[in-house]
Amino acid sequence: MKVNTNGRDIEVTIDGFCLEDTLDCGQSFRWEKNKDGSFSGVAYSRVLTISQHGNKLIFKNTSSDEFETLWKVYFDLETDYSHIKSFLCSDKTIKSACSYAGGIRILRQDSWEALCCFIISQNNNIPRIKGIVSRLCENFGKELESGIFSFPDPQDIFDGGIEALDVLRAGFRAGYLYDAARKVLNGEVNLEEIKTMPIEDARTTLMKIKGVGPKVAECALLYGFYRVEAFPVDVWIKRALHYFYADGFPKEYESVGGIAQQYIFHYIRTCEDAIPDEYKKQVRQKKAPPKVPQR
DNA sequence: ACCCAGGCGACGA
DNA sequence: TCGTCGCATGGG
Repeated sequence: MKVNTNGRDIEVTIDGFCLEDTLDCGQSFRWEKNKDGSFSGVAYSRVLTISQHGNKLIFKNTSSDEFETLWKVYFDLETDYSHIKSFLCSDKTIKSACSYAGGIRILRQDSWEALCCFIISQNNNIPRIKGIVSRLCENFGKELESGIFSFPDPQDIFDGGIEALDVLRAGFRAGYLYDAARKVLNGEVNLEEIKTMPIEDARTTLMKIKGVGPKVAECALLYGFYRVEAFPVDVWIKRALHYFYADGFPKEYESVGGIAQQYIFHYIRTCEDAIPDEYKKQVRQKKAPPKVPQR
């Protein structure tokens, strides 16, 4: 990685990184693509516009200090992914996933934000998750720039009472979000302590929150606590496990299972011919309810 | 119109 | 402990 300062822009030369895949692979819901191909978003209450041209990233309107202390870390630029990938790619499925979109990195997102976003994600689709998260920020966050809002703290979400969350149109998830805010505020769930807990204890603690089950806990740990051994299993990963790993996911990869999971998830969800169409239907878990003729 | 979404809690067997 | 069902809302 090579870093150049150019006025208020920072130019970074880096290989094996894909901005679009990283921001659009279902790990973060706060980045929007602009007409010119750049992306704008907020992390840790800082606003950024960023674009990629070949192996150059351009961080707009930041400072070298902010780049060093925030964005370099957020985008995980100092981790050697080529090393991790050459290890993981001894598996042929992961190898296919990496040749399809191997430029993905795991973002080091804020713990509270990731927890909330993945509470909202349950039984929901990505465009709608983005909408709810966006309304959450607009209504409860602080305005950082005109029309751009921070992610609200637990207090901001708790203060108006649960009825105030109606504006989110989050359905049954509103109560879950409110319970998360309450338990973080009263110390029942201490996010700072979770950062240093053994992962089993971290899981158990997160699951004290109503609406946080195994899957949401794994997502929070992977994306909000950078626990790359966390392995979220949703319907897509279930399909992958059935189709590619009938004998189980290889133990040797467990220490970086979350990273492997991210490549596989993005691959089978967005690559047309990753797995057969019939197989997708076959594994869909919802079955037709027996139609009982009324009257 | 219809199916389903990066699931979970409640409930019954 | 395990399988099933309802849940709110709206994107495609």
